[in-house]
Amino acid sequence: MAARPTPRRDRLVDTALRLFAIEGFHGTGIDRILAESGVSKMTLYKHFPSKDDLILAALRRRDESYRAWLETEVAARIETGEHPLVAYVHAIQTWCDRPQFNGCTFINAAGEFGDPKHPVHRAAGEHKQAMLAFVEQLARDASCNHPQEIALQTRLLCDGATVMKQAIRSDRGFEAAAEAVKRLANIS
Amino acid sequence: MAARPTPRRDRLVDTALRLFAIEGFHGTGIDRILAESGVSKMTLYKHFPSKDDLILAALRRRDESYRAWLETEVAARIETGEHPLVAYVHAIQTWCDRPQFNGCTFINAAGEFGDPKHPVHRAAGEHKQAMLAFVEQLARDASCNHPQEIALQTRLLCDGATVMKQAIRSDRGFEAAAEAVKRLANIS
DNA sequence: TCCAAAGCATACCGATCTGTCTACTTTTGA
DNA sequence: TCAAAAGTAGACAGATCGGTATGCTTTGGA
Repeated sequence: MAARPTPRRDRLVDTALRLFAIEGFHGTGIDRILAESGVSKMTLYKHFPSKDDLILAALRRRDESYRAWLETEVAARIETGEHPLVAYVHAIQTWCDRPQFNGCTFINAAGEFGDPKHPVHRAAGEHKQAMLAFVEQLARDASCNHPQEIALQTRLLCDGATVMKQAIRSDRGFEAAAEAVKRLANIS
Repeated sequence: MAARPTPRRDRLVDTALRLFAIEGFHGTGIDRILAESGVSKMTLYKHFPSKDDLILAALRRRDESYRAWLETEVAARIETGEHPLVAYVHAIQTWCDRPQFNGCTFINAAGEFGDPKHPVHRAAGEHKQAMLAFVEQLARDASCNHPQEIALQTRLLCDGATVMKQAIRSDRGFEAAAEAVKRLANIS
């Protein structure tokens, strides 16, 4: 019945992800997703038992594709001589320059699903944990002095800059974040 | 008709604010707000032309009460000898320790109302701007070297720590943020 | 070739959504 | 005292919500 790989399933998830960013999770109706993806309602419910499952699938997809993109982007920047942590900040900044950008999908998800036990809220938390682990590895690779603390601070600065970009559409946050990371990690 | 000051109006706004934090703005129905505040529907619509207006009023109230609380809290901490910027970080941390806390109301609002021209999104942006101005003044009062940049970095760290507290319920973010601020501003 | 899986349209369900209307009651201040 | 202001309950409207049921068409692989 509900096959795992698929063609239309992808369209559903992609469309949902796009609409969720603009209108929010609760603000986006199933019918809207169906209309814009050109998929029938029965097909949706053949792949996902409920809307919440579609949301979870969308978050999972976002997590995977984002992480894949990020690793490539950061690696490419390190290749050109950028310090790994600075490369990370610049990569996030690049990500946030997408036209449809409206903040971090996971922060938005945690905001709409406030109950810490709700699967969507947990998914957001797990993503943030994974991001922190990723940056910690970067800090260790770069032989930073206190990799765990500098990684955490880098993460805070990036989430803050992402929020600033979302709220007032300014890149000043990322510029200040990059400078802060350089000072905190004794770079250049 | 729609008087400005009021008794029941306050209950409506307070209840809405509490529910919005848990269920989100779109996820919270008018009827739920009415039931929990014990106010009739007609009274609501006598005070607010629409739900969006109630949301805007709630954000306005949050902005005002939060700012009043913050100024008092920061002043009290400065009184005890804390550096103004560190006092700010600790004040935010205290704010985020409220049991009903679910992230920054304005970040959540911007997430649900993605259109930058939407009044709710704008209100979120204006709040963030005002917060930045507040911290810039603190930095100037403390005779920091580059008050504008250090203020911005402090703001990024605090928003990042707020997000971390929301997503994984950890205070580690605030501790790391306070340390970062001390280093960036050459404190102690 | 042919069958099963996948996808389709469409109507429908009950619940809930924001918002309106009418008509009655309480409060309050000049 | 008495009239205006504020509040009440409750029915109602039309739209939309998430989700289900039925029955038809397309498609792909053995």
